[in-house]
Amino acid sequence: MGDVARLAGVSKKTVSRVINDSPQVNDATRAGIEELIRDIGYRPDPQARGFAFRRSYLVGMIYDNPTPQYVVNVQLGILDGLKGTDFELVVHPCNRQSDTFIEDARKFVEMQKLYGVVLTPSVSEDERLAEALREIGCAYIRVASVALDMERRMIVTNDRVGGREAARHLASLGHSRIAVIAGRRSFRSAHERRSGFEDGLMEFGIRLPMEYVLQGDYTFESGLARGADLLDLDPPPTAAFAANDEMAAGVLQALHVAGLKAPEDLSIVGFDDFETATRIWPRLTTVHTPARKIGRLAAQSLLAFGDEDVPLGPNQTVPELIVRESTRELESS
Amino acid sequence: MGDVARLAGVSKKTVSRVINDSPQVNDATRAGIEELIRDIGYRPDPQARGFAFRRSYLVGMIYDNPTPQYVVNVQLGILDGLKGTDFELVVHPCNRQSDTFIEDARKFVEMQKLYGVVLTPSVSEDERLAEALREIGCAYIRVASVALDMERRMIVTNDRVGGREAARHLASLGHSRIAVIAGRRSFRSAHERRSGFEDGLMEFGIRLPMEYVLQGDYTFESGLARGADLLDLDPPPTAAFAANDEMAAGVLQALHVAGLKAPEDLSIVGFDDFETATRIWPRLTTVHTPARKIGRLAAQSLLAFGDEDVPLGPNQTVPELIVRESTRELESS
DNA sequence: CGCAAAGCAGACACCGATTTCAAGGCTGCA
DNA sequence: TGCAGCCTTGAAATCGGTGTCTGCTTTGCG
Repeated sequence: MGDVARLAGVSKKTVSRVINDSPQVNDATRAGIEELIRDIGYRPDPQARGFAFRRSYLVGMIYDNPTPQYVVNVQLGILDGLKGTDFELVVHPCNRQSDTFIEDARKFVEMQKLYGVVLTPSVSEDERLAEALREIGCAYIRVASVALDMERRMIVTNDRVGGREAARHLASLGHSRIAVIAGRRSFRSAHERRSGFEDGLMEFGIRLPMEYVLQGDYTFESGLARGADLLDLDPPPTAAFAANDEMAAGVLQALHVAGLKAPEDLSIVGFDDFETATRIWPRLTTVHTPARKIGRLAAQSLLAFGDEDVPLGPNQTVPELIVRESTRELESS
Repeated sequence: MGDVARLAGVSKKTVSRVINDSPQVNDATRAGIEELIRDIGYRPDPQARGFAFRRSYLVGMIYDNPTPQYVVNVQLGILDGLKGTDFELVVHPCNRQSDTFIEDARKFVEMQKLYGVVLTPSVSEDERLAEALREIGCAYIRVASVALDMERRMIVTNDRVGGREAARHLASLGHSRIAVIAGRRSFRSAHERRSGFEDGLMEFGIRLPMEYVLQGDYTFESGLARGADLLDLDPPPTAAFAANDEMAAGVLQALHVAGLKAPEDLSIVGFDDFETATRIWPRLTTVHTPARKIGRLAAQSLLAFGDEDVPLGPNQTVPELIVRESTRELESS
């Protein structure tokens, strides 16, 4: 920077002002310096800059256990949103069950003086974490199925809507005996997806008996087990909704093991649209979660978080039903 | 740091020496300062430290297009290897086809003054990138199927061995008409996996006719297409080896579409053992690639790279065959 | 006992930016 | 013309550590 200042015949401070878009600079001076910077190819050192600002040019992503597919896509989305800025992404998987979870996250953020962090489910649902971040003054954006915080701090994914779409789809295909495999109780999304599904059924006047609701935990294994249970129900359901694709894949596998087939013997709808949904057979009808877009919006919100006057950008996403081959019209036998 | 120095009655420099394990410190002084540091809970600021050192406490991971599953696992592995140090991981997906690929990567490393980077296939195979990194003096570890660089800079995954194991498996099940769906030509791993497979067949005196080698590109879609092609071969193969699981899943789906079944109509072996391998039906017999371990070893090698005297740790991994339900003994009909 | 070498600790500059504070130039108004 | 006050700009201190160099002690050995 010294070089630039010397060549421009001004002080380092003035160059600094130009770089930081400080209004206190004469337009002519500014133009000259900007041109010089371009010619010389000068790039301010983010590390030194961060040092002086007492914060870094790093954005963190803190996440717990979601599927790799989701993690990678959100990462890509965040990087999309960061493109063209000097920010880089630091990833930080963690274990929410650990006693030192909050401690660790806090240390991570404080040590690296992160500019901000993106929280995805389920860590995004942790109030203690949000409070700790507020306490240390770190900007954060929470990605969750419903609004849990002030608007500027949220990306809301509206999982409830997705659940409703899934129900409408099955109901409109003529199904009425429909089982649900719910997600992990402690996850907000599990509740939203399920109750959205019930809303949708209600529209068609279908009620969901308690014995048709099986408790899963979002893992493939639980899908496999509950899928097997589901086959023993009497009368047997003609369709099933699994709260995520992992479990839906498990149900599908349970069918295979039992020598049955989807969608002939059972229509299945999943949730998430992870990559595997198109790899399995039949390909899964599912509710698409726009993970990459979510990441991008989160990053953009984070960058805008500093400026009070920047109008709040879009911070909602809506899941979308993708119909494939795992569901079909109920034969009126 | 000033506080610590004052309380200990020494200069900042001495505290700095203690922190950096400089030998020039009296044992008694050191012990006293260390205790004080612990009591006070002082943690040196990595940003300031990095600033003074003219490099950061950040490790980068540069990768191109591998599957999410692989990316996430390598990330986890790197973080395993970094645990307990002050280093954090910055991710940097990129597009190797882009004209500015080298430029971008270089800028990324230089701007952030990365301590080092881990390169996974296929960017690990790019000599221009390696050279650029050497030029700017950034430590790097390349993860690749064969040694492409000096030992300290490599994690070798020995894909050839995996290919051989796959061949041995199929051959020992009695198959001899075996098709191969090769990976993208420009990827070193594609060559290794295929030639390892041929080695294995050779051991059993089986030759691989050219028309049984189909050219894929590692994508699911190519697996689907080549899988369909494969069914038209005359005489039809009784088994197939796909150079990765994505393509193997594609072949499986091609079978489904054609109304055929694995392993009854065709035994299939994949490569990678990505998560989906156990989600599809039949579950895929495949060659497991220890992605997380690879990441850990890479991180450890990177940290050790600085010390010439640290003995070289393990830097090889060996793929392992996992037998599931997509292969079976050839019926001697 | 004396002197050279090694061991240990501190003062100070420095990394590359930013903030603080003050000063110079110009404008506007009396 | 004179003076307050805004716009612009710069010099110096600062962020939290590390490198260099110097100087005082201690140790080793003839």
